Amino acid sequence: MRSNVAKKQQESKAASSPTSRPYRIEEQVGYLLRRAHQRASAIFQVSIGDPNITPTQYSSLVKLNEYTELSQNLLGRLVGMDKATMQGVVRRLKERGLVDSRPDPGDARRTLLSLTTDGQRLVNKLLINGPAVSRETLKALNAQEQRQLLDLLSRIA
Amino acid sequence: MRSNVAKKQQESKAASSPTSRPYRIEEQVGYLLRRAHQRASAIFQVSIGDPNITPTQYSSLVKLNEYTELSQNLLGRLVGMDKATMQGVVRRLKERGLVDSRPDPGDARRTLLSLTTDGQRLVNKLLINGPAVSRETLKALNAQEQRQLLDLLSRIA
DNA sequence: GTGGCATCGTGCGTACACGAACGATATGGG
DNA sequence: CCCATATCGTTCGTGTACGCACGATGCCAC
Repeated sequence: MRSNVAKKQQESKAASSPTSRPYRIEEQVGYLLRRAHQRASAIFQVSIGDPNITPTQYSSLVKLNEYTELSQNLLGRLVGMDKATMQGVVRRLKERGLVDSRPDPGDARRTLLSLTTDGQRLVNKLLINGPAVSRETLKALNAQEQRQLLDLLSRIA
Repeated sequence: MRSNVAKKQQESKAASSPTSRPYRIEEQVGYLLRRAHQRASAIFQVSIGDPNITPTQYSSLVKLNEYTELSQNLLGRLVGMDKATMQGVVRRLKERGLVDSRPDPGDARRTLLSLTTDGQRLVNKLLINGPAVSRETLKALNAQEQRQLLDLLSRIA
């Protein structure tokens, strides 16, 4: 069976199909995305300026800062989080007094979320460091490569 | 302050300096990496051929298939997982009878891991679908863009 | 208007991810 | 030989991430 795989590779090589390399886990998109995401999260954690704020919490706060008031589900869609995941994120932000909520007067199913004064103050502080986080994460690439990476990522996301 | 930022863009556009845009969370690497990773994981889950195998479990199995026998820590380093994370992954794989372990005769601190027959059979089956997972994840890009993305990712990871 | 279907938020179960602390073992320098 | 230091695996706590099922509410077609 080992030799089976090897043979398959040989065949496609011989047929000069579009460079089908041997299958290496380190060269697969999913694997590379996981590693890159790990490193980006690590950089975020040490550079954003508050060790208790996670990347997902940060994007939620930033979105709430843009929109003033949002339902939990809509916020989840805007930042790309499942509603179950959103639930936990929002609960933690509320526990820390960064986010407030009230029932939507027009739709009893919804909860409207907004930043507290503390939340606003914190976002404004974190937003100062935001660009540095991205810069540090991308520092191995030149300007053109950085733009290209962002473009390619947004196209596969 | 809004106009401040806007002015800066104008300037950099005029001066053709590296285009400092307004700060949008959707344009930050970390955010895009999270979204892209989410989509890649979702594609993996439906395409790899066994809904009970996760991406990290898969890479662990593939590595064990390459090396025959590895300590838990070394496996973790090879697939980019924390030792605490590795612990859980290995435990689940052992519970399912895909991985076996024995104490390292030469170093009592280590546990040597290897695939069981079931594990080997499963990896060989999954490896058939591996390329399709990557292909599907990258399908929005042409061949050159795909290569470029892999290159850029491996350089920031 | 009411009944079927969608949406919203919640709760549960499972799985990564990692820091921190721990005990057992290994190793190198004195 | 022995002690300081490092490595290995485990455990605990916290935080994403998502599928699934649930109850409450909204909405639309009939």
